[in-house]
Amino acid sequence: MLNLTEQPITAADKTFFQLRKDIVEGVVLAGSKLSETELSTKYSVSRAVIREAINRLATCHIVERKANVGARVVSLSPEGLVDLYQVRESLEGMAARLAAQNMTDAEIADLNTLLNVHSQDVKNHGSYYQEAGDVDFHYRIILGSKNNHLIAMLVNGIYHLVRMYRVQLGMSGPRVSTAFEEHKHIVQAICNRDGELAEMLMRRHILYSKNNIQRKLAPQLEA
Amino acid sequence: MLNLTEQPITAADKTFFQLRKDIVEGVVLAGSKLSETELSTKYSVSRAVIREAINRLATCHIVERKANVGARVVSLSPEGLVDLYQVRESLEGMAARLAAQNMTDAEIADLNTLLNVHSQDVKNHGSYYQEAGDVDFHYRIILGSKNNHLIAMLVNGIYHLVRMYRVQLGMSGPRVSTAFEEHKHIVQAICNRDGELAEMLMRRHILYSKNNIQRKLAPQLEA
DNA sequence: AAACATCAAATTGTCGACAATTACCGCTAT
DNA sequence: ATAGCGGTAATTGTCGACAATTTGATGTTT
Repeated sequence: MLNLTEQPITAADKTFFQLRKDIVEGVVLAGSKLSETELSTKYSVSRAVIREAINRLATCHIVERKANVGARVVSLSPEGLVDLYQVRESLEGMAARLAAQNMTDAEIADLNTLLNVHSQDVKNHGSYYQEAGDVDFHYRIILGSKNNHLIAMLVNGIYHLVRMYRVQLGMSGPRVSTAFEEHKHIVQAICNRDGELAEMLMRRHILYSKNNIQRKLAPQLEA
Repeated sequence: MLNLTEQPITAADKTFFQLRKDIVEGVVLAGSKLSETELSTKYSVSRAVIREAINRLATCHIVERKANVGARVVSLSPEGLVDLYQVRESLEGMAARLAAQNMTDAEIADLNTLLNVHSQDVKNHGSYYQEAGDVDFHYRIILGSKNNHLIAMLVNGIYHLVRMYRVQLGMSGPRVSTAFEEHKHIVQAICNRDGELAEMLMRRHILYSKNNIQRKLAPQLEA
């Protein structure tokens, strides 16, 4: 576990990655049932590897499994989003604090470089902040915490579910332009080795992000 | 998932619970290799259910699996303990805060009742605080948070690994007598619906607990 | 018409066998 | 003696078939 490069080794690995991708991107619909026989023909593997892939998806909280009944893709709800982002706020805030304490100077320099690249992207593409860039930013801070349990829980725990919410409920809009500025301030705090501030800024950043998605999830409440 | 009563349904359930118990209690040694064929004869089930049980143990961070190589029980180390308890402090602190906010009055009353029972136990058995009682206390607060992701991460995430550290590295000693007082103060804060204080007290409580275990884990550093 | 029992079809759970990969041991060469 | 190299034994990964359970429809009863 904790395969950061996500290099598939076995057939179960490949199927797991592919199925996860399909679910996160909405190719396999949220809330739909996952039939083992159906998937085994679709992905051309035996039911055993499908079962293993589904079990791994269950550990990511992306599918829910009931004994003798089967597995369903989770459905996205406002309550689920709140619960998820509460946990994320706590864990990633902690990651930022630990990162300020444990990242090497070289790693922090790399983080600054990444930020400069994004700055150019924002200028060139008109203040559009790439999803991949944002994920990369958060990944580095998570890894920078150097806490293996924390890393495992986030990277192969809840992070793909977070991505699922973001991909399927839109992360475009006016919000994305401000995210970059927030990232800058977080890195600044980490540079100063100010863990407390880094944690607070990260928590705010995630809170804003939650509010942004929440608006799209329940647009009827805006009126 | 999230079977709180832990009622085994399938053979894989039963094997998972049994194997987890054996590992947590040290019957299966920390750091040892888990041979699939060996376990399948030992527990009288096919390799398929053993594989599923091992996969579930991997999601609890109790075993680590490498492709084409096999699974090993994690080994207990001071670094692992620190990482684990950092995460636990953050998550259970959050649970206490949310519990103060979300538990019903009836649930809080039950929690007080539980505390009174423990108080009697302490008097009768000479200030010995039962492991089971402590676990029960923490369980109730975790469930009281009403955050399903948080509950899942703690209950079938890291909690059994926490128990493994505590069981195998001793939770007896002078520390246990003070734990009950700390529990009382946490419940008091929850009664007052003071989430901030409940979180802070819970974090302290877990920090003390970590220090206590850490002393036993590295006794050579005491001199 | 609604609720319940019964049975058939479909789905999940479990098993043993085979394939692929890794680990171990003895051998050779330097 | 040690490092590198087969080759064999053991272990994990994958598969298809069978058993157990659930689901849904059908028919019966109140």
